[in-house]
Amino acid sequence: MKAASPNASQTARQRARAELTREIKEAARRQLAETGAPQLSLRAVARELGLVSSALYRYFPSRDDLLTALIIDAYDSLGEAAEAAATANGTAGPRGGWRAVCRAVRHWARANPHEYALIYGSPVPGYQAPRDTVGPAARVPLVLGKLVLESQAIQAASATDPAGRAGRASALREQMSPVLAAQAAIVAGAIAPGVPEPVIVRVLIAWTQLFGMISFELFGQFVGSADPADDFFGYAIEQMIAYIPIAG
Amino acid sequence: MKAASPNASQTARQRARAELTREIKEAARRQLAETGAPQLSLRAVARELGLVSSALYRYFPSRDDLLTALIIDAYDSLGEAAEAAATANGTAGPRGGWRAVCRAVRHWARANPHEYALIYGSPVPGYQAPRDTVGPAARVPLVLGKLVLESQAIQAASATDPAGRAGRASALREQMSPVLAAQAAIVAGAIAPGVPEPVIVRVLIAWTQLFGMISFELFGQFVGSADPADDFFGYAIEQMIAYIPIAG
DNA sequence: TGTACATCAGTGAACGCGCGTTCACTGATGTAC
DNA sequence: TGTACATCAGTGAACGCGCGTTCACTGATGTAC
Repeated sequence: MKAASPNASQTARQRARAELTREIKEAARRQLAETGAPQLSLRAVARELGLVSSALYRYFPSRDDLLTALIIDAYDSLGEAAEAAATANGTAGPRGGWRAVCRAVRHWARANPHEYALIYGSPVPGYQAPRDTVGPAARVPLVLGKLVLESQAIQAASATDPAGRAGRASALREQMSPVLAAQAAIVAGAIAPGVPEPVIVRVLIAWTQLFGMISFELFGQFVGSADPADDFFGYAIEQMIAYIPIAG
Repeated sequence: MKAASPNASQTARQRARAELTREIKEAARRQLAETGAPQLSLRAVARELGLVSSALYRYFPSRDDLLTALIIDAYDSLGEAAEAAATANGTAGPRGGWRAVCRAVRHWARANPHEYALIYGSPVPGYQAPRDTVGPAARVPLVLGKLVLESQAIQAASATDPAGRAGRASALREQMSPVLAAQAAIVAGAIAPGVPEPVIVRVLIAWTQLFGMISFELFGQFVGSADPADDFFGYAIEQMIAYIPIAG
């Protein structure tokens, strides 16, 4: 069984490497929670793992690369949570899916406030995000787009007056500037092909609304008003669903 | 004229003090733009002013106090911009006022991105905001509340069916949980007394929407979708006005 | 299967830099008689 | 109006700490014959 699996043969060392890479990121995440991204310290991470600081350079070529890895992980973790929520509520229709996804995003953010701040808070000064973050960052929008597509399919099927609907849609489109319509078309192509631009813009609005609420909640802007935010959040989601609208 | 003005007599020194206090904050703001709040360094500020670092302690007892002053200044500066916009469009009615205020908030944020991040971005790790920030932070909500009050007055005057309106309002209120209704009542008391709770909640939603969009724009989430964001922003504001609604 | 060599993980010392805060001090500005 | 004293701004040295990154090294793990 020598060369049965080249992965397995390299593993003793490689597995240790993968393991330590994971532990470094975990320790870094714990640090995030204590000091925030801008103050994340390689030396402190190494200390926590009982390593000498220079050892980390075998795993990440620089502090920024470690940060990038954390950012990608955060987007992926949030994306997974959203996808899982959509899948779990798959049978309940897009409206239930939308609700579930919004709740899952909020739940993830509250459970991982520092990772949330890392990806949706102020940019880390002096840090430039590489292209690798784009894909993972798009996972939540993709989930929302899929639900809108499902919703549109339902509405099309049950429409009693397709011509009227189309007329209304084009009237709405006329209120949009060409620039906005073009941007919406690009977004549609990426997350929900075939969905009319006005609906796409409403989804963009809902998207900013969703993260706006979560940021306000986590960053303390609701103190003295919608705090605790559970009921406000729930209500706002229902309003969103009615506004876009997402079919049930 | 010896004791004509006690302020003037103390002034030589006091004016110098006020002046330097201002210069310190200005230099600190410049630093913010370069390195961000978490890395704001007293020593660098002192260096820029040609002072020795310990001299700053005559003006601010600690780094956190300087940060607090910057935060309060930022809220005040944004609040002033919003108030000025509302006043300038005072005659054009609440709808024009709402538009103007939203634009002014965005304009201020784009002109002062680091101060915006300071107050609406991730909290500075290890920094606890004192009570003094609450008042200045409430200025934008207060402006919005005033516009809603004006709008409600117009709607009440031109209502053809007050009973129907009241009925619809109470139907909406029934969809709200008691907790949310109570929160809305408190907010109403603070910014728009007498405005029905469902309308207040819509204003809260619009408020989170407004800052959600601005944060996404400044923090780079729109890259690849609504970037540049001018048209999207304008469209979203109109949707907001129609949704609340704000009378013209 | 056993040996010779290459790869790579982790060490420890060092470079060169930064920070917030304290403290005793000098000298100028203001105050009271 | 002039002098004696108190207030306060700014200095410079120091304390005790942190950081990212480089580099020559030891010793263990893996590879090829």
